[in-house]
Amino acid sequence: MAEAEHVRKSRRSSGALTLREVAKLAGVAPITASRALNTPNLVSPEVLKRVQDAVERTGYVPNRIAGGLASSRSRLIAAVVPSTVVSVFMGTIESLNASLFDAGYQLMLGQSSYSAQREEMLLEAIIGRRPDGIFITGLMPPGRGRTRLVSSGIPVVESWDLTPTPIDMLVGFSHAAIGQDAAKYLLNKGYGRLAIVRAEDERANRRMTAFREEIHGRGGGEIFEVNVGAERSLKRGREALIEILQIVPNVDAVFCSSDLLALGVLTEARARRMAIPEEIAVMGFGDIPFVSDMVPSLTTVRINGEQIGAVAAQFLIDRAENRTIANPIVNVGYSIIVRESA
Amino acid sequence: MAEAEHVRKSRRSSGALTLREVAKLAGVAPITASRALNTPNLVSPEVLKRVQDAVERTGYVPNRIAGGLASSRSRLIAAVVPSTVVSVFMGTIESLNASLFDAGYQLMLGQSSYSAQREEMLLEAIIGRRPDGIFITGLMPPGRGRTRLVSSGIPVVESWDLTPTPIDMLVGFSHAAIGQDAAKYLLNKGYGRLAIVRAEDERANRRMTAFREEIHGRGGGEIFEVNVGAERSLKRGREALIEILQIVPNVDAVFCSSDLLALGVLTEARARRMAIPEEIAVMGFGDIPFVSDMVPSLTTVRINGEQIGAVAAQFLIDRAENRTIANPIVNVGYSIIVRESA
DNA sequence: TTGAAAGCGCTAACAA
DNA sequence: TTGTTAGCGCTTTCAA
Repeated sequence: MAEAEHVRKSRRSSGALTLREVAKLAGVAPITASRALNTPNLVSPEVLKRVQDAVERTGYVPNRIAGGLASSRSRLIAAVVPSTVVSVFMGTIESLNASLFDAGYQLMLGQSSYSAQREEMLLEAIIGRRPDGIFITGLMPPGRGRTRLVSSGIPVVESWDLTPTPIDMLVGFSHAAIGQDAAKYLLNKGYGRLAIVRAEDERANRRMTAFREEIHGRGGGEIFEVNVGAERSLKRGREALIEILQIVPNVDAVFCSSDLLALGVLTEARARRMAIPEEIAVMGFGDIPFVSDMVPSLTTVRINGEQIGAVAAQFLIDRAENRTIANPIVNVGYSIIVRESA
Repeated sequence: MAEAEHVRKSRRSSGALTLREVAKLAGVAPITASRALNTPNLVSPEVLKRVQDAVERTGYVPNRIAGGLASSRSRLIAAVVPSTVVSVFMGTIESLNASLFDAGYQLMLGQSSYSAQREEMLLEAIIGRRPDGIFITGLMPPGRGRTRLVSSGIPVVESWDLTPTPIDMLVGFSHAAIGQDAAKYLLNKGYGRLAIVRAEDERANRRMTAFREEIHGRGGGEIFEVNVGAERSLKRGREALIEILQIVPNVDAVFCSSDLLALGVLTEARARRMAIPEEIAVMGFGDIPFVSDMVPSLTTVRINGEQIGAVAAQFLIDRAENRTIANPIVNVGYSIIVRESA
């Protein structure tokens, strides 16, 4: 007892107020103060009040790092997003973050990169924090990273895609179905001289392959394709249309792998005074917020990104709190939004 | 010794591999293994190799939560961003995150909200994690929150604005100067019947006030203003122009508080077949990536958001590592990007 | 260069 | 309902 008095403030202390001091002020043991803060219904009203008063007076904020270590629950969720500034994923991340925050979790952001070495470092950094869950935009490709993730035992939600063999949980939709439906839609509208403008991207790949197959299955003709690589910019969309018109001057519809590319095609078509959608129709993907109000408005495929974030958050929270999830694979679907451009 | 053997795996253990086990494999004490990982130059080459081999064989990933608690350095940086999906701040956050990651720090994302109560909770959540630094997009208004932040002693970078009295560090630019320069630019170009379209936002406020003052100081006429509230959408920009034309049919230039609003004005003007910039000029703010390639391209104000993120990261890292910062207030400036719309 | 001891601030487990 | 004890997995401190 006297010993404890002597130690007081060791040289190692961070200096911030601790639960121990708050408990002393309230005249209870540290664990009781802990209960008052975390499970108030396990504590008598008087004690609860004394602890709350002490917290109020001192401005004490519990150290969640220490709590996390003691309970082996960090209340941290990591999200891995591709590094692209104006991204279709932002809505998902915002909604994920909002849902997590409401449940007392914090979001850690990791940007996936194209270098395998940095990818490895990112995974190390994430696993090192012992998050209670990991959200991945996209699917985790087979390889070292995936193996590590699996063996870490951390709950994982993959997203924005579908596969019969996810690492763990999955919230997504079928890119092949989108490609098929887009093909059907354009054929039904009477378009026949088709072109594709796409970025180099695994998911865009699948949409476009399904698009082609559907067209060919229905006796459609050749489809000219421009691959813009990694740069999904409006500018590249404009350039792509120029390229298309050189090869297929009478093209009548263009299916694009992103709204920004579609906007580029649309911009170039307008600059050339082509009638839209009579002379040329354009279809995008993503339904970014403002394409509905442009002239002409863009026909596109809408994904409910907020829903993906919300469902993923619920999955991760349920798993963190040891609840079982009836069906850990959810298909949120998509919708073709018909507007003026096609 | 025998005792230690008996304990082995307590019921509390998280089950993951620990430094202790890796050290045992390498035949050294835990602290030596720790040194091999953190300060390899303080360890003999042979020992270093033995530890590295053990890590390699086992796939050990150090628990940074435990490390953070022991060293009172979390290597976590918190960023507070306003919750708006397509935001001009994304470039800043990406660059902040990239710089932090390269230096071994992780970014925690917090969305600021308009409810004071949630704002309070966000601050609790952040301080509870004991981050080594906090990045705030914007300035922290005076009040309880600001006081808590100051008394937490955590290094803070405010951003995207200027003030003589930041909490701590600051990386931003002058909104008043932008308003002034925009006014000068439009007057010099010969425009005289001006209108403003703006969101309800403290910083937009300052730009617009300075804009007005500059115009009036130079003998300019009345300026009609449409305040769109919180909704910075293209659609609201279109509606704003309709409103303006009803009151000021001969308006010849519109200064907007964001590119998306400007795009809306532009869209509506084109829909009405108004000549741009002869009949009506439009100026935005933000230079979001694709406005350079639209027809007409948008004249706007460009902020180097990536630079803000990079400088802020350096500030926070320097402070976390106890380096002094010569000048903790940086003005990154801005540039007026002249394009076709004005 | 290496190690033993003693925490960091909190909570699980058990006891009263 | 409250408290005691013993960690969580790491790093600081001090000694060898």
